[in-house]
Amino acid sequence: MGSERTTIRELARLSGVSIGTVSRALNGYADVSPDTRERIVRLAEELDYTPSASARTLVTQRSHVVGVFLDTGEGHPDLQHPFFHEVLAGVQETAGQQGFDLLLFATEQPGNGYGRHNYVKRCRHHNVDGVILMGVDHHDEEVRRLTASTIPTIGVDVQLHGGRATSYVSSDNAAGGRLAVDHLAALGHRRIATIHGPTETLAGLDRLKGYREGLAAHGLAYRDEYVLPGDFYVDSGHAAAARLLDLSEPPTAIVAASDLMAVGAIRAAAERGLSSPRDLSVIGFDDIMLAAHLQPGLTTLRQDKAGLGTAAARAVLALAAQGDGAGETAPEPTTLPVELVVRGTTTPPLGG
Amino acid sequence: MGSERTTIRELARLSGVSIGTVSRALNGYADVSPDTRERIVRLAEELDYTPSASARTLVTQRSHVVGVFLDTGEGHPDLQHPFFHEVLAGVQETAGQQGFDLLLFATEQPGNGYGRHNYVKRCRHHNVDGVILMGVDHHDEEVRRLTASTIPTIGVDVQLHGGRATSYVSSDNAAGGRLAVDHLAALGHRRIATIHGPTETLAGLDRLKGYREGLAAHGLAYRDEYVLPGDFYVDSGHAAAARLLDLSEPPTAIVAASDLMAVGAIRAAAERGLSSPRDLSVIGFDDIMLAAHLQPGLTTLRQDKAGLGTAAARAVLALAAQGDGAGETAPEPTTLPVELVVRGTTTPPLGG
DNA sequence: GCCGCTTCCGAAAACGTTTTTGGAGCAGCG
DNA sequence: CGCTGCTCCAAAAACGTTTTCGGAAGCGGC
Repeated sequence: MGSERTTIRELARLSGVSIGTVSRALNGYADVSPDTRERIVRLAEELDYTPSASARTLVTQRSHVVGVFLDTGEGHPDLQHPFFHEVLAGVQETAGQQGFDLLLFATEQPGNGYGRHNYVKRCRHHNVDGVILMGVDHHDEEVRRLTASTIPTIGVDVQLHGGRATSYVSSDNAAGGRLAVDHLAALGHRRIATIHGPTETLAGLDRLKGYREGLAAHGLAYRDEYVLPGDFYVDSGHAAAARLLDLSEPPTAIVAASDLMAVGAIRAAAERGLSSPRDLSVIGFDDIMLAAHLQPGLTTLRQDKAGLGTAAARAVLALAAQGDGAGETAPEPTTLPVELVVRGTTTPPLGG
Repeated sequence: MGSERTTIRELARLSGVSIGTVSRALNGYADVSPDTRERIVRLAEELDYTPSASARTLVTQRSHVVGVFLDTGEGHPDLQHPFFHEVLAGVQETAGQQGFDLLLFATEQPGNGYGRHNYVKRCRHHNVDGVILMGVDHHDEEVRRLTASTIPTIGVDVQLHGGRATSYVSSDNAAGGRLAVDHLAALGHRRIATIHGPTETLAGLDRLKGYREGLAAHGLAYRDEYVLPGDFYVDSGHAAAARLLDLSEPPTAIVAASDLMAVGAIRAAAERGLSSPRDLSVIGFDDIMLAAHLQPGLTTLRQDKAGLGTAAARAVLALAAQGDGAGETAPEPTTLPVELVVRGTTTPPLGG
């Protein structure tokens, strides 16, 4: 009781015009007289009229909502990684500025009735105008089906290929890898190891590639035992660094593919009585909020996380604006530069 | 072309029954014969039929979506604070298990046409079944209007009062404050300062209250100059600690109302040649992911962040389930226990 | 052979919009 | 005075569902 929604029909009745006229008046169409319009508009805000998104979406087929898939990996909901948060904040801001809200899709939930995350289905169900993918594996069959559809899709650090209405944004990960090695090599390091990310991810792959290129550029040999995988989270960095440090000829520097893994590496060193940067230089990737505040400050490759979010939002909205299928050809991927931020965890090697 | 949506009408045509029957078959109603049902169901998945959420919402008035407002304060989108992320992850998981998705509302955006974040309007517009509020000020007039409405509303660390369909979840913040002082006092500290959170927030207020109670319980005097405000973020902790440390009789221990501020405090100490815990014990609040991995590990009060998210989701869904207005009386708030996690930043005072 | 009860299904209304089509009224023009 | 062309609006279809209501079969019992 009392919560009867004010509908457009009500407005029409009260102002003595047809509902079509009310709609046109409220939506700023030309063919309605100034005073009729004003009367309607005033009445609308008097009654706190709120149009129903469902009804509108139903007829216009546009929802003003962009979907976001943040894959929840086994152990680690990516929703937990600071990187994604900051990207998400960027997405939300720019999408919001254009009047779009974000639908955060729950993934992998038993009860949701979609079966194993069926991206296309869930997008169609909610009629999202576009979708942003983060932290998902682009080899996934489901992802392929999504890109094959006409739904505008943008990956963040997910290399989406094929598909008229798909593209992706990412940092210049390879450059980051090279810069890391450059920096370390310039400091005099020769034994530079890396803890790279999962090679199914763009970030994992390209940063590793950059590392190799950096090594080559400085005439440093690529040593298999210096290249260990991680999953971007702290513990994996810790474990990998432990193995690295226990090598008969341990590295004097580690390039970690994420700040979190860098932190793990530093802790592994500390557990062995080694301190960073004195005994071990460590360089991270991301520049998460806390990186600057650690003791010592973490040297890292800064990604423009908000910028990635903004770029992703812009891209998906642009795609959505030009209408389904109208997209002649897939737009170019966006690559944002990374920046080396030298802080306290990198110095020349001890015997250097 | 080709992207013609398969509708229920199509299904009806192809299987030679009426659309009403298709609907009933798909939704598991009893009065449809087993073989008809099976035929329809098979056809549906053959054609990859996906019901339209808009159409369904329009008629049922339930959206299976819960809204989330994460207020973006001036400088700090709260979407950036790790605490909220982890809560959000919890919300998403439990909501997802019950088949609900999350609508992340953009706030304070010029272009969104809602005016200064009009919570009620935005909820009604999208017909969300309930809404979760995080990081907003419960004195806000808009918040009051929301709680006064029939929309199920749950605050996370936001003390929502009044309203049939509102409640809130939070950690036992006061207990946390007391525990912090207990721990420090037991270690022998007598000069215990605090950097508290904004007093408009539950977390800010109650942790401060706990601090005072703790002081009293140990016969320690409350000294105004030992009580400084912060905003939960690193820089404010840094600034406050700087002032504390420059006092003629500086504290030997600091209770920070967040891990981030604790980190800032430790850095401020370091800048003065003081190291934690030797010269200054620091205790945080939250137990963010990185707290365990700092050097030394941060002593802190652990909040069950995922638990808060789960509780919030459960509460809002329960409210939504019992239907608007049907709620006789506002449900009890949920309070989750906090746990003292002793790590490396707290030791007995130097001269102690 | 009628009655009543099931079981299954069709018809239709309803949800709240947008958008198209057409037409009424009026002014201006020749 | 008859046209043409505006300006403004009403009517109605459409979007894709759910749900209510009622009725057609079929069947057992008397």
